[in-house]
Amino acid sequence: MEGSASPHRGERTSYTVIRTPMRLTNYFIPTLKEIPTDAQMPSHQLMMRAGMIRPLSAGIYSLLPLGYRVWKKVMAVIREEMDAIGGMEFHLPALNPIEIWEETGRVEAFGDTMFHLKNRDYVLAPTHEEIMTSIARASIKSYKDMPQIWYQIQTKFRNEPRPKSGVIRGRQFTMKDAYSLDATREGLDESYRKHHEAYCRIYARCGLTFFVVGASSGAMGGSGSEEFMVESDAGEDLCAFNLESGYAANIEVASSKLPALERGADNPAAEKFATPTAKSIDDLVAQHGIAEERCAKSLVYFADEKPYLIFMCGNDQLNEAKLQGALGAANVRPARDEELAGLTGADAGSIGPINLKSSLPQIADLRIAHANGMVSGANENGFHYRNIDLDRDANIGVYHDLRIVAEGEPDPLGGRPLSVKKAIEVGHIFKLGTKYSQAMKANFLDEKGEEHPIIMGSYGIGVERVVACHIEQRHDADGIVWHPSIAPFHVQITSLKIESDIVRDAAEALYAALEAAKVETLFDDRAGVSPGFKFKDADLLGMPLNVIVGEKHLKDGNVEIKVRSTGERRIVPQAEAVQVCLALLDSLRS
RNA sequence: CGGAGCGUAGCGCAGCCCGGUAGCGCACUACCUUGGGGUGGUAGGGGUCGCGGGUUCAAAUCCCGCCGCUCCGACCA
Repeated sequence: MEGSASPHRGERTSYTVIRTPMRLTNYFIPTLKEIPTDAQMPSHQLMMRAGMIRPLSAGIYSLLPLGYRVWKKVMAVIREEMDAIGGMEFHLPALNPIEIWEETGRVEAFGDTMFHLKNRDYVLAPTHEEIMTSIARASIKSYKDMPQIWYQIQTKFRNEPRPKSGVIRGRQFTMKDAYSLDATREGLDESYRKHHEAYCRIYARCGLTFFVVGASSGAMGGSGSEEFMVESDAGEDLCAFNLESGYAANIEVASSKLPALERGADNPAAEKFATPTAKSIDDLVAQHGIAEERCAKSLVYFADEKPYLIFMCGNDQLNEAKLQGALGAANVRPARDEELAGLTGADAGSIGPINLKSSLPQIADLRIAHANGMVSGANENGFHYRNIDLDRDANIGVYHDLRIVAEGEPDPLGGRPLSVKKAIEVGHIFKLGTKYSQAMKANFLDEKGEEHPIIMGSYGIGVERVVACHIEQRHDADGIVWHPSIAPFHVQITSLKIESDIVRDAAEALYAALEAAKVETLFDDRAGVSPGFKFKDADLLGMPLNVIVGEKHLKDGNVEIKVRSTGERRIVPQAEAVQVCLALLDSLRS
């Protein structure tokens, strides 16, 4: 080029090829031999020990290179499946003006859970319904513009009162959230169905054993919703299900087919009796020989700051989510002790339908619908009434299913016994309807030129929960057992006594061959590290295959391939190692 | 936000009750050794004892306040 004017003056005419060497001598994987005290769950302990994450503050973690590789793989699976149902990926601001959240009333709804900036009226987005809706409002004007599926995979911020379980409940986390926009209810049903199927494929591909339960829509609003759950003792949700009938529901909405009480033919007048030391249902049963189910437990709750008297059967637990739904309230809370006396005339334990100090709207559980012969408090400390006929002596407007179901109760489909298990929510899909489009006036014109709010769905996946649940389900005493789909690397090469030229040459050749075959390989090329140490690290990191290169088998021209999940070991000729790895990985994927 | 516990070297911990030289294991550095399941040895480096105040001749240790982290509970779109 000397002497001629370069057409690319000022630009680089050559560039450096950077080939990241995935060698343990260079790669940053700070493994820990000991379990950090702060980590309780296996997934948390192993992510720390395998050098995937490090804590920065409560519920806030740095992703180290090995961990981030896994995150990116989970996100890649999600992207593929979202794109396959016609989703389009967005990148949205995490920093939001507070005004947009005021449009839907969610500044109040989120309350302290939303992070607010101190020096400007911005909030850190805990989710993105408002932002997506604002984009739709500006641009989706006709039924012809829909359906749309919009999604993003980004960091969300929630001021969790109590972060816990490692990355499972953090203050900052990665979430894929998708929003569907439809012109009709049928369109929403179809968008929802597509997401349901995509989610099943995503979790299956990530190697998770999961189940789907009917769920409450909570403060998100809307009609139908389902959660994708992974069973775990560390789970924060309870699910009731029966594997035979296929019934599965979050405890918040689960129901059972427990029969209602029968009405007795004999129906004498209600009679007051002294119960000086009976403060609970159990006391009444023990001290007065009353059948537990004949007790009408009375509770006072405030729904949107309006008091209600609630009757439950015996020791049945009130399900606050159901109460909220039955009353159509935004918030419910139990009455405080000092409020009880003012409203009823008695303290907790002596409240009932007769002689109430003030008139309260009443609501009762279906199990005691129209029952008679009941015992309940007299609204006077130390006294109860027996022979109460709820139709005659109470003023119950409506009966609703208000109970929390319990293990063993008959399921609502076939009457088979329900199991109740703890589970971690890894995804949640909602038919939002028009809650946000109405509030934000995101309207479109239909074929007739009539204006309607866009019909929306909302669909979330917690990325760190997928990773954590994967480890919860796939680990043993030695470490993680990655499924090839999201393993940070497919193969780890363990070189034993790499100081020996024979081992060094064989391991280097194998590494090059695996890389050439596009097998993601982590090469333990550390010198001066004992065999046991390398084996322990390999098991801890948990790559699906471990190729062991040592003098023992090299004498015969062989290497050893160990399958992490089964412990199976194969001695194969060096020249065949790559092909065997590919075949084994293939079989592990299915 | 209620209850409990913890904060001492990168990690795991002892020392604190009973005030007086800051210690152990692992990790790290150098050398030797070993070489198929966290080798063995020798010699080293590394600490505002979470922060602030108080008591005392003297505080990791006793007292007060604050902060951080973890667990149980409340809460959890």
